[in-house]
Amino acid sequence: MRDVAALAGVSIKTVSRVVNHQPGAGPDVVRRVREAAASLGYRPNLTASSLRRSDRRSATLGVVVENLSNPFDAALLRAVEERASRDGVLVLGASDEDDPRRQQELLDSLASRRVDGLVVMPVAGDQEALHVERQRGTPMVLVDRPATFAGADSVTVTNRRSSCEVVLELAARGHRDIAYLGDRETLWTSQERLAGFVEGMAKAGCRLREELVRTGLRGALPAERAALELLDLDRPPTAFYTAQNLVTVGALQALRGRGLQHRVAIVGFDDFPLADLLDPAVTVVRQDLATVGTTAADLVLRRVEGDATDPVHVVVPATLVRRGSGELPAPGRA
Amino acid sequence: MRDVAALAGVSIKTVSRVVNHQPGAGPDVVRRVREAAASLGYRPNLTASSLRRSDRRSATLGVVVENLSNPFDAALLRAVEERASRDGVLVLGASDEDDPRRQQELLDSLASRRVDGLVVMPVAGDQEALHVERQRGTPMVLVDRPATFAGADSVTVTNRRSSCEVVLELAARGHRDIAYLGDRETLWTSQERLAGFVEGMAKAGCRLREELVRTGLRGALPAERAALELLDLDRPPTAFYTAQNLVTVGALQALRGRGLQHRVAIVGFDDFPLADLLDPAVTVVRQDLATVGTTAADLVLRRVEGDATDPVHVVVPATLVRRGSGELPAPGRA
DNA sequence: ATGAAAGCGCTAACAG
DNA sequence: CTGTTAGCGCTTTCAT
Repeated sequence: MRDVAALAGVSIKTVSRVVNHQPGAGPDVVRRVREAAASLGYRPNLTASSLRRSDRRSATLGVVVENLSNPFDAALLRAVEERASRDGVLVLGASDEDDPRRQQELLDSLASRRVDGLVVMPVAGDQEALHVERQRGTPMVLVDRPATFAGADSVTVTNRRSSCEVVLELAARGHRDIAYLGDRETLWTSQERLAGFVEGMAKAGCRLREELVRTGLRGALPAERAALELLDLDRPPTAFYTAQNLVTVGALQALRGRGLQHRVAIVGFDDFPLADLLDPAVTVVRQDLATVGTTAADLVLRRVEGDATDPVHVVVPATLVRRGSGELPAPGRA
Repeated sequence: MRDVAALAGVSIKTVSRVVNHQPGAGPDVVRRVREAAASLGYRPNLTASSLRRSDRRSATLGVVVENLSNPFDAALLRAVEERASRDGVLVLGASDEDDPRRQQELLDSLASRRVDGLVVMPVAGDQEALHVERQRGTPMVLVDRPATFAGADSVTVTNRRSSCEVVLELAARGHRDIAYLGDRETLWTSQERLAGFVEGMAKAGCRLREELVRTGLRGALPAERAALELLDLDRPPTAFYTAQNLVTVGALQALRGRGLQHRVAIVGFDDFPLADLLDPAVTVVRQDLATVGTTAADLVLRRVEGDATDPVHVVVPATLVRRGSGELPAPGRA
C-alpha cells in the first residue's frame, strides 16, 4: 500500500480511502491510485485491516461439524457458506470427529483467527467448552441439537413431531406392530425421535411392544442384524420406523435379504440419494438442511451485527416424503 | 497480551515467549504467565502474529470447488482438511458454482485473507485468472482437471485408462454393442473418459457405432431419455458405459423402466451411495477422493514450506468396483 | 534469562 | 478533498 501511494504520488491514507470506496478522494486521484495498484499487483490485506479497524471483523465464520464429508454436514456447510457469501463473509470449515478434545482444539484454533462467529454442531455430551467460548463473546449458533446452556441460539428440526406423524401415518394404514430402530440414545436427536415414536404409538392407540424397540445401532450392519432378528420373531413387525440414515440402509438390506421389501412397510428419518431409485422407493422424513444452515448463518450474522436480543431456538419443520415404502398397508388390509 | 504481561509482572515479550513455547523463560515465570493468561481468558491473536512474523503464514488454506454440498467436492474438502489439520492448518472452503466471475471473487477474497496456499477445482474453460493468482506467488494445486498453464501442480485420476479398462471388461464378457453416455464435452474429464472409451473399443476390436455415443447429457433426466432412445433402436446396445454420476442414475432409471436391469450391462464412472443396494448392484469406477485431496494438500503444504521444484501432475488410479451390473454377459453368452 | 524499541499493513482520529 | 500521527497485537532485533 505504501508502494501504491508512492507510485500514485499520494499519501497512504488516500490509497486506503480509494481501496475502501470511501468518499473524500478526487476522481482524478482515484484513477491514478487504481492504476498504480493494478500495475503493482496490489492486494488489500484484510487481516491487517481488521486488526486496526474498530469493528475488528474478520469477515469469516467458523463452522464445526462432525465430518465435512458427511453429506448431512456438507449440506449444512454449504448453506451457511451461501448465506455468508452474500455479506462477503467466508467460512472456515472443520471436522471434530465427534471428539470433544478435537472440538476444543478447533474452537481455540478458530478463536485465535478471530472468526466473527461460530456455527457448531456440538459433540454429544457436555457443552461446557462451548459455553466458555460463548462467554468470551463469540456469537454462536448450535445446530442439530439445542444448547444446554444460556446464551447461544439453536436451530434444530422437528425430530419429535415428525416421528410422531410417521407413526400415525403407518397406523392409519393398519399397522399396529411397528418396530423402532434407532441410533445411540446419548444423541439428543435419537432421544427426540424415540420420544416422538412413543408419543405416536400412544396417540394411535397402538400397544408399544418393547421387543420391537431397538436402539444403540451404530451403522448399517448392526441395524441389519437387529432388523433380521425382529423379522424372525413369532409375531414380526409389519412396519419399521428407522430413525437414522445408516439404520435405514441396514433395515432395507434386511428386508431385501428376506424378500420382504414389498410386504413390510418402512419409513426412515433423513433422506438419502437414490432413495427414489430403490424398489419400492423409500419413504423418508427429510430434514431441510438448506433452511437449517441458512437460518443458522442468518442468526449468527445478525449477532455479529450486534443484535443482543434473547437467544432463540428455531425449529425447522422436517417433511414426510412419501415414495412408496411407507405406504404399504398392513397385511390383510390391502 | 499487554494485560497478561502486567498481571504477571513481566514484559510483553516474555509473554510472547511463553505463549509460543520459545526458550528463554524461567520455569517460574512461565507458570506465572500461564496463570495470568488463564485468569484473563487470554487468546492469542494469530492474525496479528502472522502480520508481524517473518514467514507471514496464516496457517490457512483456501479450497475452491464447484459446490461444497456435492458429495464429490465434500470428500475432497474433507481430505484436504484432514491432511492440513495435522500441521495445525485450517481450511477456508468456498463454492464457485462453476462461474468464472464467482471464482475470481473467491480468489480475491482468499488472497486478501492471505491464505498460505490454494487447492482449486477450476471452472471449465479459461484458467487465466488462476494463472495470474499463481504468478502473484500463491502456491496452488489444481484438482480434477490439470493446469493448462505452467507453475501449478495438478492432481487428477485415471479417467482415460480406467474408461478403457471398462470397455475391455465388457468386451471380455461378449459385449460388442456398447453405448457411451457422457456429460458435456467442454469438461476435461468428459473428454478423457470418451477418449478412453474410444481407445478401449479399438483395442477390443469392437466397431464403434456412432449412434451409440451420446454426450452433452446434463443430469439424470436427459440421460434417461437418451438411454431410452438407444434401447428403442433396431439393434440396441447390450451394455452401457455411463461416464458420470447422474448420467448413471438416469440410465439405471431407463433400464428399470424397461425391466432390462438384469439383461443389459452397465458400468458407471463415479461411485455413489447405495450403489450396492440396487438390484443388481451397480459396478462403478471409483475415484479415490481421499487420496486426491490428501495428495493435493500434501503438495500445496510442501510448496508453502518453500519447495520450489518443478510442478508435477499426479495421476491417482481409479478402481473398478465389480458389483454385478457390469458383469452381466452379452445375450447368448451366458 | 529478560526487556525496550521498532514496525508488519492498515485505519481512527484529527488536523490542514 | 488530502495528509499526519498514533497504534491494533504481535514479533523482530538488539540490548542488557
